[in-house]
Amino acid sequence: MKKGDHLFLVDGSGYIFRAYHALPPLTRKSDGLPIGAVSGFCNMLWKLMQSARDTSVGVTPSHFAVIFDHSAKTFRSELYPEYKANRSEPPEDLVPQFGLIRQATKAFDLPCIEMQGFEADDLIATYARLAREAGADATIISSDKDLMQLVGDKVTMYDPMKDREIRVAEVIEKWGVPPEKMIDLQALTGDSVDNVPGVPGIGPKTAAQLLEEYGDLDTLLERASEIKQNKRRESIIANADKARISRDLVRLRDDVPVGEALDELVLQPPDGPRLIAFLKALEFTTLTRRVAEATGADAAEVEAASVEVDAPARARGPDLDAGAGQTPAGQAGDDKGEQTAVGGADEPSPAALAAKRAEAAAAEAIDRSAYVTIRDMETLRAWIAEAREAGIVGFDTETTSLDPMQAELVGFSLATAPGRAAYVPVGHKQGAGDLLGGGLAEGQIPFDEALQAIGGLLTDPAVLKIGQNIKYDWLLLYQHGIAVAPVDDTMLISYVLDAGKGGQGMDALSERWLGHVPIPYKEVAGSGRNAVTFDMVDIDRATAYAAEDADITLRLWRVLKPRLAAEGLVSVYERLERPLIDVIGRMEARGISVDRQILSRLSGDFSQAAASVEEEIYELAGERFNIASPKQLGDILFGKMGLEGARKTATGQWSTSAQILEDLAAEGHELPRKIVGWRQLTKLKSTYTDALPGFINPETKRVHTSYALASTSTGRLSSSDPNLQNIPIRTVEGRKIRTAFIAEPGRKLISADYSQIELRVLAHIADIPQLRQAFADGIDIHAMTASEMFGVPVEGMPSEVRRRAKAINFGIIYGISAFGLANQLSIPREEASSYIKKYFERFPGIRDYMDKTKAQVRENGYVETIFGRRAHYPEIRSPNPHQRSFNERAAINAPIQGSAADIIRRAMVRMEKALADAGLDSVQMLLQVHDELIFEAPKNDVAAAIPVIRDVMENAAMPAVSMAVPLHVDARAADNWDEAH
DNA sequence: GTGGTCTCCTA
DNA sequence: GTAGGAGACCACA
Repeated sequence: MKKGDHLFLVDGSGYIFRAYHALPPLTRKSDGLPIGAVSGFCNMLWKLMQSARDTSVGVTPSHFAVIFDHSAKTFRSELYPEYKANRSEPPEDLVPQFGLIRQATKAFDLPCIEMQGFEADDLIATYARLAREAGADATIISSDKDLMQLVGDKVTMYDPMKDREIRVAEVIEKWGVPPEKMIDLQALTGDSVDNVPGVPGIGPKTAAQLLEEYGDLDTLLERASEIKQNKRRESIIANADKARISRDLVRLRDDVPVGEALDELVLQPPDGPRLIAFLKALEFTTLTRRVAEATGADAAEVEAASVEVDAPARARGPDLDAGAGQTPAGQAGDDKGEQTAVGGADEPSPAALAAKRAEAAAAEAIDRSAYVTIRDMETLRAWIAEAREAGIVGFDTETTSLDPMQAELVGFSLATAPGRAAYVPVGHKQGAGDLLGGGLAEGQIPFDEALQAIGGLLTDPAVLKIGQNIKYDWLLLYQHGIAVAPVDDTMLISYVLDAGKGGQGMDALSERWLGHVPIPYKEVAGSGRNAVTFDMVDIDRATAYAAEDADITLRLWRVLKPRLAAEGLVSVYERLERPLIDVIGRMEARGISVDRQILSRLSGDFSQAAASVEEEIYELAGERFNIASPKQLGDILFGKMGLEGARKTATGQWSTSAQILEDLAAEGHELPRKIVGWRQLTKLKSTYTDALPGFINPETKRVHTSYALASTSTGRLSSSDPNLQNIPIRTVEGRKIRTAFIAEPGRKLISADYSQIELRVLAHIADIPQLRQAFADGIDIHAMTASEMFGVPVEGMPSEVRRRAKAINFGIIYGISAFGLANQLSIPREEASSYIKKYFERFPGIRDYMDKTKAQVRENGYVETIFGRRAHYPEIRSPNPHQRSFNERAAINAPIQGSAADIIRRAMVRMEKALADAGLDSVQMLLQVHDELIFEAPKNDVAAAIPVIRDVMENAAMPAVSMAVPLHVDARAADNWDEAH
């Protein structure tokens, strides 16, 4: 070996475990032999070897070896008997793959190296050293942190799964120390997997910090007494020996007397037929074809090799495709006896009817083998005709992303009757699971043709499309110019029926109503770092998964839809839920414009400010530490500095909440004040200015949040990815972020928000004369409350008095407790109690409302908004008083918060038509923030739009409910959200 | 990587 | 005292 040569060292043992956990667990040969890890391994080897031929790729191996662990027993066990002693037996379906992977290595004609007494890592270290000394380069194919100590000038690592190189910079980025300090770092942190003890309480971050300060482990241990933090110092002193042993365990030996010389590792061109024989035996068809193409061998000529399996082979039988651990028929049968009561058989007759449907659905087994894959237009047309005939169709799409604004359609599924479902693949890629990806897989209808055909059905007014969270599918198809209608949504139906009784996700609903566990998405497409997009999923597996979803959706609809009528909830669904699907869909599709420059400038400002505060903090603390760690911070404040007024959190940690820190600051302590400032700056930076630009859609250049219609117990929407319902407003610094939300040139943002909507709802529901009067007269409601309670005239009222009344008003809405009010106002509990007592004396209707609500929720298990939406509290009868009180407060709040939520939902449903009727089609509703709607409008339309918007919002409760108090809306327009609000 | 904890942003 | 989502840290596998 000489300069310019390049040695590839594959960490075979590491790869096996990683691939096993990375790849979908059900990858099996047709006879049930588990081969997922072997498959990944072969693909990787092939790809790496191919890079040797493709000289356009920077790195090309001239030498190549695959290294394995020989057995668990190595010299390390003698150093420390517990080393790796906690290792459990490998999973049974992994065991046969160990031998297969060695056989695979040989089939590739690659050296397969292992040695008794040493780990693969030691062999790798040794070969890396030999290569380095020969002037050659080495690349270690692994991402194991244990190998990072070897990284240097001539030695790099390559993570084959993430396709990422790991060099010195990457090690520093990940661990905070250069490769040569990795040994010391690991000596401190230990490794729970391998049973390397390390020093308890020292994690990677702390370890890196210590090594930066003291240089190396020996120095650190010598000077441990200088460490300021009590706990840390004591732990390090007490565990110095463990640290030293750990260092010996993690340090790799690069002097192993290796058998094969470097020159024996020269990479040979693959022996096509031999390799093909092996690949055929394992049924790796794609790779077989690829190897045949590359080597010029004729795969058809080659006979599959006989492959020996050396351990408890076929783990669980071959029928796993039907779903691991799921036996649909048996399950449904077993559960039948217990499930007959589901749906409330003892309720009045319409409900009993619905319950009967539920019972039938649960008893009907789900048989995936009947699902059809539609691969030609003729079949598709037949299914579409069938759906038209039925008038209803369960529908679902499969895509490449959870974000419907970025997702690409991969296929869609239809269900026309329970058990009768089909999947139409249109965008599956060839060579699923392979590292190289080909074009489209064969046997799919061309995308445009399929879309054209299905578009007719999806927009056919005579066919009801039933989806689970169909807003997603609606949005996706909306990008393709298809506005799906009419629709029903099982998630929303369930939400109307059972909000508060558990999730409305399809898996939960299927289990609850059908007694069936659907194929988990993870099992089809993997999860975590090894997740693949759906277009890479094998079409047969995709069919089982996707058709099942459409089937289940249709079955759920048959169970749930009748319950709406039976339980008197049709109008809630029809007026507050169903119409919102496309309204919200359009809002999400529009998105909002966010100015990248403003955010980036703010990010810089925050960063600089935080850095300078950081220095002051270290100065005041007398040491450097991780300010973001509540644990470390608590130790500094209450341990080292011994500040008074410490409180503990639920888990016994020092609390370092802003409340506590501000109390300390008020006593004249400088450090807590600085911490609060630092927290604010870093919060604004990380959560907003740094994160938001990443949500700017590359196509539309706008930010598209996602609204969840069925995620809250009260009827509110929630917003995520990004959450645009919590953009800062309270502080000057925070408000700056709002200036980045802007209108397009020539347009304005209009913000319209309800004033005091929840207190108005309360005044209406509880029928409080003084509150009604005050709202009718447009009086300051908190001042009025204060005046009633404390007898202070509204004129010239001290702001502190008003502040207390305001807190009480909010407390009422939240289901007041003396404890909570005392906390909020920082007053003694007794004082808070007397306020509440006083409040109830002045406003007896409030107490009546609260008592009535508590009785109602206890009796029925749910409460209702003024529009009849229900919020369920199944835990209300909990024997745990904490639980019970919590549920009572939530139940008191729900009708208030929920009615307000219903009102703005009604406004949103009516808004588009009202604007269109006024000739304001180009005024677009963009966002909802609970009591506020944000619009974007051409400058010239603003003046006309505001009265229309106000009118719709202020009259949104009518005619269903005639409010006893007027609703009031403030609206304003400006170039950005800060000024418009 | 996942999940729990703590903290903090909104209405 | 109500309703949410999210980032950082840290222990666990």
